[in-house]
Order: sequence, then structure tokens, then C-alpha cells
Amino acid sequence: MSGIAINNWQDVQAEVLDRIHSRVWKPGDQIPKETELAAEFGCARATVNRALRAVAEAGFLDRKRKAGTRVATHPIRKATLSIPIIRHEIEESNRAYSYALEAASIKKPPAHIQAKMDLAADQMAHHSKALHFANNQTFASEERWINIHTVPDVQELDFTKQSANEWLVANAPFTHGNISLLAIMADLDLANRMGVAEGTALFGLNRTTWDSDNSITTVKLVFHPGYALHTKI
Amino acid sequence: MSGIAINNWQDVQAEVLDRIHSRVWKPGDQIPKETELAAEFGCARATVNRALRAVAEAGFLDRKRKAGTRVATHPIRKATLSIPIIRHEIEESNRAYSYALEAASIKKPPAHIQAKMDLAADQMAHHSKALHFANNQTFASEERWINIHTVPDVQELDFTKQSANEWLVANAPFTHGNISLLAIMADLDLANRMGVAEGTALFGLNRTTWDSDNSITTVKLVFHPGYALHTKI
DNA sequence: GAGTGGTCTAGACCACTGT
DNA sequence: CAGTGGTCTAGACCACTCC
Repeated sequence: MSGIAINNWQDVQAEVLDRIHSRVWKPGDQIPKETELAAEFGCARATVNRALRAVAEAGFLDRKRKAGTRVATHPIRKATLSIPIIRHEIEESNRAYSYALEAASIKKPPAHIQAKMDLAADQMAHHSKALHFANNQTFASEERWINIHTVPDVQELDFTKQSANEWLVANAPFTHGNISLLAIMADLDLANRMGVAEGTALFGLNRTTWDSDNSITTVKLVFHPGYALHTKI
Repeated sequence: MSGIAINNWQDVQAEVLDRIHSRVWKPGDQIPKETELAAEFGCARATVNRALRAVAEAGFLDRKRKAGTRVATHPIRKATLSIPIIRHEIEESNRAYSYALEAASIKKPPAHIQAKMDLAADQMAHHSKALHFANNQTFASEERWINIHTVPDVQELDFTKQSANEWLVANAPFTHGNISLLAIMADLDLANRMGVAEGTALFGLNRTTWDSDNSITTVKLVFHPGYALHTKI
């Protein structure tokens, strides 16, 4: 007996995780089928299914029709990263947020931006640079391109007060996007804008968002020295 | 009419996402309750629940008992990051993986490691340094501390052939852990070990894993210049 | 107190996939 | 082809939380 009554899918999940963790079920082992576990736990198969699905999503089980359910051999797999909105991140730590637009214009993007946003060779786009501050210290710099075909309204807006990101979030919903995380060495321009030494290693995040097949915006965020992204597994 | 028959929870999810995306339901709006949607779509409430739960997990909806379901005002929230096992990552790109242990010993860890692993002040730990190669080029460096109280077997092992990580994954299952992602400027030692110029900006990942309240291991991985982590949202 | 989402059940059928 | 997980249904009760 496991000693604890099983009444809901969380209990089943806890019991399953305990068996994996205590190596009753070892990595690579096939575990009993849903109907057997349901009988053992005295609950419906749907409840077992709910629990096993959750554990599989967390990466500890591999499930396949017909082949059954096996304990994952390499459980270090998925981490959920919450991508913060800069203003929220700063305000949640009780610091004062401020924002400064450095430049904004419509111009032809360089080739690597055209490729990233799937723009035609002669297509113009909205370009902007801005800085985000926490308690008047530079927190992050942002360089952004916006697709003016997908988001025509952007040409009439004033981003000196409201950040482009906040306007876009509220007014140009996206269907999907991709994110890259990388280390960046500050060049002279970036170093000057952010008030750090040239060559400083900075944490960077590139994000491109899409409305179906149409790119909306691509942004390169570079954070202050010492910034780190945290997550639990 | 939406024109497409709704037969399963994925269809419901697609329809819900489409309504959010096309702004039939705007950010902050309360959407119809589950029973109403079930009636509209001609399916069971459980099916609607399954779909809405999935959309909420993706961050596009906020759900509360009694208060109902609302469209999230800030959908940019969660990204699932798959933390790769280095050997797999290299082999999947059809490059030859190799590994070199540089040092291994039992010694007293520095204070910040003691704090990170919740070790007593006089407690010793297993320390190792290693390099990972892809096609004989340096791919990443690793510096690791292992809690010899939680994992006593580690003292009898030879990590010259098998990497510590692979042994730990198979033999010391963890219940939870935390990960930090950051940018690192190569100091002289790191630069020499990795064959890069001093001061190069490198992508780093720190991970500590736990077996309930006992730390298992903490590792600092530093990747080659140009390395980036990718994810979709 | 009442309304909404959260979950359970029992049974059924479907879909993928290994043999 | 057969076994396993994937999903649907209809109804029920529970738990949280706003008023």
C-alpha cells in the first residue's frame, strides 16, 4: 500500500511521480496500461489518463499508442520560460519604469531582417530604437522592425510615450512566433546607448511574431549586464 | 457560421483561438461560459473544458471560478524551452561527439556553491571540469559540483569515459530543479580551455537539481561563441 | 448564497502503430 | 490485425470566489 488514498488525478500524478522517482519504475521501463492502473487505484481510466498525460507533458513519460507508456530515459527536457513584459518585470520588483524612444522611421530593412520577416526586397518597414529604464538605470535596449503591410496603423502612432510593444500587444494579436536567446558582445554603439564598456557580455533575446503567414514585428532586446532568465524544471 | 464542423477539442481550440485572434473576443473580454459554448458547438462541456484549459495554459485566456473566462491582456507569456542533452544535440546534427574530463576531485566548494546547493559549511563535494566537442571543435565547457551525501556512489566512479551528466540522469533521478540562462564574459581560464579570445561573450546555463530537499548537483555550462537557444511561442 | 470552472465516472468508439 | 492510448459523452458533484 502507498498509504495515501487516491481520489483525483493529482493524487495519481503524485503516486506515478513517486514511483518513477523511487525507481519502482526505472528509466526505459514500460509501466502498466491505463486500465490496470485505474483498477489498482480504484478510479476511472479517464482520471489515470489525465494524470499520465500531465506527467508525459512534463517530460517524465513517453507515451505511444499500442507501444504503451514508458519512463523517459532523459527526463531533463522541458522548461517553461515566462517571457516577461519589461515594464511588468520592473514594476513587480518595485522599481520605477521609464522608457525613451531614441529613433523611429520608415526605411528599408537590411537583408537579414528581410529574411527573418519574410519581406519582399523593396518593402519598407517601421524601424525604432528605444531604451527601458529601472529607477533611471538602463535596463534593456530594444531595436524593432514592424511590418507596415500587416500593421498599417503603426505609421500614424507616436511611440515617444507608449512603447511599441505595449501598443502591439493590445492592437496586433499574433498567432505564433519564435524566440532566440543568446549572448551578445556590446559593440561601440550598443555600449554607448546602454552606458557599459565596449565588449561587455550582454544577454539578448530576439523575438519575431506572426499573424498566420504575415510577419508582424521582430525585436532584439539586449539586457543590462548581470541579467539572467530563471526557470524551474 | 464559422463554416467548419466542430468534432473534437482541437477544433474547439482552433475556433477559440480564431475568435481571439480575429478580435471577436477582445483582450479583457469575458467569453461565454462553458455550457453556452458547448451548446453552440454541439459538443459536451468536457470537450469545451479541455480546449479552454489548453488555451489558458498557452497563456491566451485567464480562467477563474465564478468570475468566468477572460481573454488575456498580455498574451506574450510562456515559452517551452527544451533543454538539450549536449551529446544528443550534437549527434542529432550529424556531428561526432566527444568528451574530455579535465579534472575531478573531492574538495570543499566555495561559498556561493554551498549556498546554491544548501550544503553545510564544512561539507565536501565532488568537483569536476570537462569539455564537450562536436567534430573535435569545442562545443561547451562544464563545471560541476555533486553532493556526495545525496549521491555517495559518485566517489567510486570514473568520469573519464562517461560524462557525469549521463551517469546522473540514469542513476540519480531528481524531483525538481532550477535553471538560469545568462551571458558570460570569458575569463582567461575559460578562454584558454575553450580556445576563444579572452573577453568573448558566451552563452551560459546554470542548472541545479534536487531530490526533494537534498541537492544533487549543480552545473555551469558555457557554450561556444554563436550558440543560441531557440523556442517557439 | 449562488454562479462558474474543476473534476470524476462509466461506457463507448476511434486512431495510430507494432507485429 | 490487434492492442494501446486518445477522445467524446452525459450527468453528477465539488470547490472556489465574487457579491
